[in-house]
Amino acid sequence: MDTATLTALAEPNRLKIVELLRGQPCSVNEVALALKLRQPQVSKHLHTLAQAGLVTMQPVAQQRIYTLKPEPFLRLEDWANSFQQYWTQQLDNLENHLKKG
Amino acid sequence: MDTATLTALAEPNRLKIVELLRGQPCSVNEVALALKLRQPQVSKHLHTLAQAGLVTMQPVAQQRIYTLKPEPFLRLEDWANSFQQYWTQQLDNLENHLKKG
DNA sequence: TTTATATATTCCTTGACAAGAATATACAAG
DNA sequence: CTTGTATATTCTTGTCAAGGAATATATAAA
Repeated sequence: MDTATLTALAEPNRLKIVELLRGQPCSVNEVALALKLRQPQVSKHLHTLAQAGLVTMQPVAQQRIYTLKPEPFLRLEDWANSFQQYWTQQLDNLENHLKKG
Repeated sequence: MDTATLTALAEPNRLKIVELLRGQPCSVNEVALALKLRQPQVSKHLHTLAQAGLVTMQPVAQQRIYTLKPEPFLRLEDWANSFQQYWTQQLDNLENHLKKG
C-alpha cells in the first residue's frame, strides 16, 4: 500500500469530498456547497487529491468537473482484503491453543 | 470511514509496522530490529497505533507484545469494497453513453 | 471590451507531528 | 539490593500541511 493514497484520505474534508464524488462527479462549487467549505480550500483539496491520483478533472466551460479514479481504491481494497488471511490464521492459532491447553 | 484509522496508517513507518505485525505479533525490540528503527520511535508509533485502536498490547515479563486488532481493518475493507458499486455504475453510464451516442 | 462567473494560486499564520537525545520506569536475574 | 534488559516518556527542534484572506486566471455573457 502506498502512503500517498492514505495521506490524501486521512484529511477529514478530503475524505468527505471523496465520499461525495462517490455519488457522482462534481464541480468545485458543487463540492463547496454540499460540504459547506470555502471555494479556495476545495480547490486546494481537489488539487491534493489529483496529485495523489485519486481524482481526474475535465473542464466544462468555466467549470472543472472532478471524478473519482478507480485504481487507487482498487489497490486499497486489495490491501485491506489481504488481511483476511491473517485473521483466519490467528483464529486457527487460537483454536489449536484451546484444544492443546 | 474514520480518519483516525487512515491517519494512523498514513505514516510510512507505522504502515511498515502494521505490515510486520500482519505476519505475527511482535515485541517493541523485534519491530525496531526488523525495521531498523530506534526503540523510542517504535514505542511512540505503537502507542499511536494503540490509541487509534489498531493494535493491542499484552505484557510478557519486561516485554510488550503488540498484536493487530481486526476491527478497524475489517471496517476499512468494507469501506473500500463499497466503492465497487460506484465503479460498476460508472461503467454502466459509459456503456449507455456509447450506445446512445 | 467590460462584466460576471468559476476556479486557481499566493502569502501568511498556526498547529500537528515526527525524529533525536536524554531520561524515567518496569521487571528480571544475580 | 544492585545490575541489566525492555520499554515508555519528556523535551526540543524542524518540517509540513491546513485554513483564511486576498488576488490572479480563465471562460462565458452582455
